[in-house]
Amino acid sequence: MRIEDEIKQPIFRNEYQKAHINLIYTAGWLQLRQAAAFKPFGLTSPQFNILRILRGQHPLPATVALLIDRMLDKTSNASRIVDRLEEKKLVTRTVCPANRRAVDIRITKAGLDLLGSIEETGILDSKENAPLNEDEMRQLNALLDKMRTVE
Amino acid sequence: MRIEDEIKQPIFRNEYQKAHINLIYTAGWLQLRQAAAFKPFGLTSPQFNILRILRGQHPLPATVALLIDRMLDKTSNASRIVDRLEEKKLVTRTVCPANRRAVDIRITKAGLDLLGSIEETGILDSKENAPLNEDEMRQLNALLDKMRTVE
DNA sequence: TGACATTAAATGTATGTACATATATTTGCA
DNA sequence: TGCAAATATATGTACATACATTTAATGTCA
Repeated sequence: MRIEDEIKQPIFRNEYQKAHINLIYTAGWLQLRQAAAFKPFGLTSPQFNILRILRGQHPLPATVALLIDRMLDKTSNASRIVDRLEEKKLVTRTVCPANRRAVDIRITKAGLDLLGSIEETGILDSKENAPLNEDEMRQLNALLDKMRTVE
Repeated sequence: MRIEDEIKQPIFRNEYQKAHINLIYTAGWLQLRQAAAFKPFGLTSPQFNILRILRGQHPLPATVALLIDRMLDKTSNASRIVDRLEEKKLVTRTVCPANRRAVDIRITKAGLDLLGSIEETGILDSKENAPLNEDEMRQLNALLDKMRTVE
């Protein structure tokens, strides 16, 4: 469905405004789908992302600073997302011995198992039912990258 | 900057995954820019959006249901955003006489003036400094619309 | 008419985001 | 050495989101 119909606004000031709204709308749509996919596993999207970063480091630990660096939204609050994962015993937090200001965060066996079972479901392999083909996806990536080249 | 470099992840599983992350990242980037633009006026993005919808209805009132229908994120909580606008005297809330379950929400003179002064600054006319030309924006809109045609 | 479903909005709770501030540790340098 | 600046994380507050539940008013139909 075209964005005009999705939000019931037949006229936009210009194509830029339309693209802007379309982008935010489509990202929200994607995030809702993603959140729904993780929900049966008791995870939110940010929690899933942090778990994935931690698995990438495994068996080495990550610090909060590393998580922030790797996260999509740099300014979000990694500390509190780690709180939730710790409560669920999916990660551990220990003071870093080399630098006692820092905290070593590690994914647990339970965390690794959870990631594994989420991926087994194939939820993340959306490639199959994606309506865009390889070339269109490349175009989209190029347009999005170019869009951010302001300032 | 390419998304690979923005989030320091050199390799993606496939173009679909890359487009997915690129979309959410770019939407977040846009939202940050937008939020920063509204901040000097004491508004958040959702508050601005609701004010704009109310101006579109003016001088007729809108109900909460109408706001939800027009908002980008259907599931967000319009009631509480209207609370904030009411505290700032930018809107009024009165029980709808024809249906006492519903609430008539109207933008005030102060609300209209605020929208006016925001638009005077030219903040919203990003067309000038947009790196995408008319045709590229049309391509982007088409790709985004097509992306959502799953299920 | 009167019980029950439906509708419209508000409220409760958990989570996340944005931004400012606090706390603890380490570093650098006078 | 000692003290200020820098660093790493945590905490506080306001706002928004996601989803379930509540409250009040209206519709429906036996």
